[in-house]
Amino acid sequence: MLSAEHLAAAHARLRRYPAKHTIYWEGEPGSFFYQLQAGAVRLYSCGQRQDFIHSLVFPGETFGETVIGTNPVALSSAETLTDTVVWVVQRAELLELLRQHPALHAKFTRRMVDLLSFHTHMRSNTTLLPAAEQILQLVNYYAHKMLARRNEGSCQPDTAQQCSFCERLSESADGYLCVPFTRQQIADMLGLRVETVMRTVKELDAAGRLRLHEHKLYYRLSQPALAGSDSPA
Amino acid sequence: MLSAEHLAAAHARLRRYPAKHTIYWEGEPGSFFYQLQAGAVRLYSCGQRQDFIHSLVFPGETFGETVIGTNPVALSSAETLTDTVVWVVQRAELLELLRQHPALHAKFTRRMVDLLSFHTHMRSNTTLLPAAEQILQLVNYYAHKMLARRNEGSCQPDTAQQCSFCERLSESADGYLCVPFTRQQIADMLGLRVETVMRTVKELDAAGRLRLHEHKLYYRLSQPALAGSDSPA
DNA sequence: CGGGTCTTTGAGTTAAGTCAATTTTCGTGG
DNA sequence: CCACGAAAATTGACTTAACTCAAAGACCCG
Repeated sequence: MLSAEHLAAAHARLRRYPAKHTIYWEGEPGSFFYQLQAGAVRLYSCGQRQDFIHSLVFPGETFGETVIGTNPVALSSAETLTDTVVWVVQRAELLELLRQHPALHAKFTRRMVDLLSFHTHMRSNTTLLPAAEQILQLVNYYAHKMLARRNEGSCQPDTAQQCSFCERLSESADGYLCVPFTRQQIADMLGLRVETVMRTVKELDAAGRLRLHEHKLYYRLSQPALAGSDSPA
Repeated sequence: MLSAEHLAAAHARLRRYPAKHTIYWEGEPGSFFYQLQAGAVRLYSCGQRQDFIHSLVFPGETFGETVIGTNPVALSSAETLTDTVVWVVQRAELLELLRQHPALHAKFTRRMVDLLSFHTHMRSNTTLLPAAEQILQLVNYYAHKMLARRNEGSCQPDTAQQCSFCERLSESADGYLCVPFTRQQIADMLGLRVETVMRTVKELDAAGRLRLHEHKLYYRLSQPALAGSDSPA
């Protein structure tokens, strides 16, 4: 995450997009690096029959970091879920910024490690685990992430960095978190179908591994989070 | 990839391992960074019923780059496929090396971008494409990679950097490459079953999308390679 | 030549997908 | 506060790509 000074030094421009607006398409030549200020974005690929969500981006997180590669191409499409405010940095400016600030470059590299860890985990989960375990892992990962965000105050309603997900992440007295994703989003993040998620979630509820109440999904933190201090985008 | 000077500066040690030797296990605290000198390594995760191969590592490539994260944990197990020679670098030494050599750090970052690109592509492929297309994409990716290696001379038999895969990558006159993977390896890289790969490959042969001859798989380059100048490990 | 590794095939099973229809939730304007 | 339409959640019946299991062949190395 870039500080205000870094953003200024890189001549970052603040952009506002309405909900459901596509910021860029998969396959386009990548020219920009992004840092989400407020709102929410999904990074996804389109298939014939369904979309695949690579990850959801929260305020304060960056996306499009692969621009720093040689001959960059967008690995996914980026679409706003809600009204969104985002900092946009030119590729060349980012490269220069990293060159001039070794500490920032190191931080950037750690971000890359976290992204890689996330995708690596998810990839082996998809292959090796049944739907139920995949759902738990996903929910667990995002629950940890959102809690961490709340604790560090990144998502306070009084700051600019509002996050539609964290707003919905209410915590009930018994330590259960309300999972702020729709069944469809969960399905798209795991490459499953809504109906499969539905049925599996009901089984998980019956098995006491999570809780369903008034159509909402509640999860109690237990397992350790995926590796990585930061989070994917 | 680290030069001889870099390796020396980082006090890298050269290690030899026999075939089928496990260099490290998934989940272990990560303490080292590796650069393959000769041989071949697979990075994989174990499941109840099958393994999942994250990627195959070729001579000249690095693996274990996630050690540079804070609190590093191995994302996969690493096992030699053949007799293998590998440079081993201490985490702290690597960090220091990157700190002192911005150009190397930049190169390292590009390697991370390539890894991320690879896993991102494969992840959406798994979700969105049928088995046949997945196999083609995989074969195409590695074919491009091995050809590039040959062209840049990384894999000459007279150098130290021998690669069991590239040795088997013979090219027939009509532009078809012999794919040097077993059906099982292909299956494990895609999260499919040997039998599925078998049957699908036969269909692909019938459809003229690749060729089967004396139990060997031949592929003709066509589609562009996945993004990334380097390759995954 | 013998054992171990790969490749193949066939038959039967299954988790997940597909399709279609219904109910609930929820934001918005009246 | 309520009606209305869009979005999300549910359910049931049916289909299917891929997995399982078992058993042969083929190939390669020492």
